[in-house]
Amino acid sequence: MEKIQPRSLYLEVADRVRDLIEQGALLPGEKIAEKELCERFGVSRTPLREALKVLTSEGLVENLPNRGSRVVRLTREGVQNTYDVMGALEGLSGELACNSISDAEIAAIRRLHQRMLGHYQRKELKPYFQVNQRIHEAILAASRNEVLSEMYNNLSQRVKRIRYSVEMGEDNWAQAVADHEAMLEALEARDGPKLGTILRKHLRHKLEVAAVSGIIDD
Amino acid sequence: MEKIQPRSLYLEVADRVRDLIEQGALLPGEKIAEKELCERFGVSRTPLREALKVLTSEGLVENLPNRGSRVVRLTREGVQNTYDVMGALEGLSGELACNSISDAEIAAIRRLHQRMLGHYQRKELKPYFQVNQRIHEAILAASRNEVLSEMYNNLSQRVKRIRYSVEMGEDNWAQAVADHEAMLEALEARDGPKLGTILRKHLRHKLEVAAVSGIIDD
DNA sequence: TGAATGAATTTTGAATTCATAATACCAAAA
DNA sequence: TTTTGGTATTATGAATTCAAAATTCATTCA
Repeated sequence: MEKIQPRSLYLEVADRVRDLIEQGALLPGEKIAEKELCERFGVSRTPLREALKVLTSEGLVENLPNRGSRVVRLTREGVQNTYDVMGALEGLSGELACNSISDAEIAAIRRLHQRMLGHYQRKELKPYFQVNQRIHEAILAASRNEVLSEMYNNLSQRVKRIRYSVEMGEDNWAQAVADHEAMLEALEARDGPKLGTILRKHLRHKLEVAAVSGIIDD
Repeated sequence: MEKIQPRSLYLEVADRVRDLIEQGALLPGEKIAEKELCERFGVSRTPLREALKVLTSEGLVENLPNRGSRVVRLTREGVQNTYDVMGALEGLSGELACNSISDAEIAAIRRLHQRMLGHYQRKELKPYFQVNQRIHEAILAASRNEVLSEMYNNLSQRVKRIRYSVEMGEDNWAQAVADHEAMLEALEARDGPKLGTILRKHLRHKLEVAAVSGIIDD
């Protein structure tokens, strides 16, 4: 028997608006028309406005008093800052994961890794990123730290709307794959500090990739 | 000429409620009576409820559908998790700070450090913690990363309501002071990786201290 | 005595209303 | 043509209202 989960309307609305931002249906800098979204979702302004305030405190939306809400613009500096923090959090997740990860979890990550290698060899960018993200999520889950997951997911959400270019440099990509190879080794050896170090460095290359995308404003 | 800052009512209310929680006027696990707070602040339920939703997404309050809001309880595990993440963030702040901190900023931190040593020698616990926090804030500011500051301040807020016991172990305290001494050296040498390592380890001892306080629930 | 039932009350969630601030529009003057 | 001033329109912020859910409390029955 499954437990029924009563969810507040404003949370539902927040999810929907978050999706719109992630999908690019609401663009950075764009003004959010309350009336239009209310009609679209079939709710009144109250829950929508509550949702927008949540998204504001999540850093996805900004609230100009008496002038409504807009989607925050990504600047190069902001993205760099975000990646730096994500790197630190990933580093911690690696260290912690080694303390308590099960053999089964490691095996699952190894399988994901092999799939990712396949996508790399066939130059399938999008599937590559999807599997890549699942690996990082698996390590995060193994760190058994809810606060860490919450923070990481928040930051991750902020930069998710960056669309990585297919032009991703061959050498960057090769480096990323090499990083992942080293990660797996450290994880299988349950060497927390080493895994942490690799992960902290791993995100450094992402920004160069992001820069070629059109979404960042400067 | 100073820029005028129009602030929304809900943000003002959020600040006030945040203070109430930090000061212990609203206790962990306590139900938040909307009506009472509205009367206290002289506002209607709309901005109060918006504020509560912001505090929920900040992790200070929880929202049970149709049953209102309560102040979240601190568990030992939750506090440990929070400190772990704060340690990682402080580590990053140290690394970054060394890249761009000015001589004047280092000198200011050195002065704070000397003041802190005085409080330590005279066993003035509360002033010690206050100066201590200002040192960490100064390093954070020197890291020039807004995202990092935002994340750190959020986590810091969550554990601020822990009242540290005067019974803080002499050896823990001595260790903390020794950590700070090493921090200053690394900072003055602008050795980012070293400062990062020290800071990442520095928070480990805090939990033992927190545990003796009454606020944590388990 | 105490558990169960059901009405009365309170509280919450969400829509609506109302006041005010911002914006758009248009005419007149430089 | 480009400003300036003023009005109309719209959007936003916050209070109020209304419906639904939870809670309280009295009453019944085992």
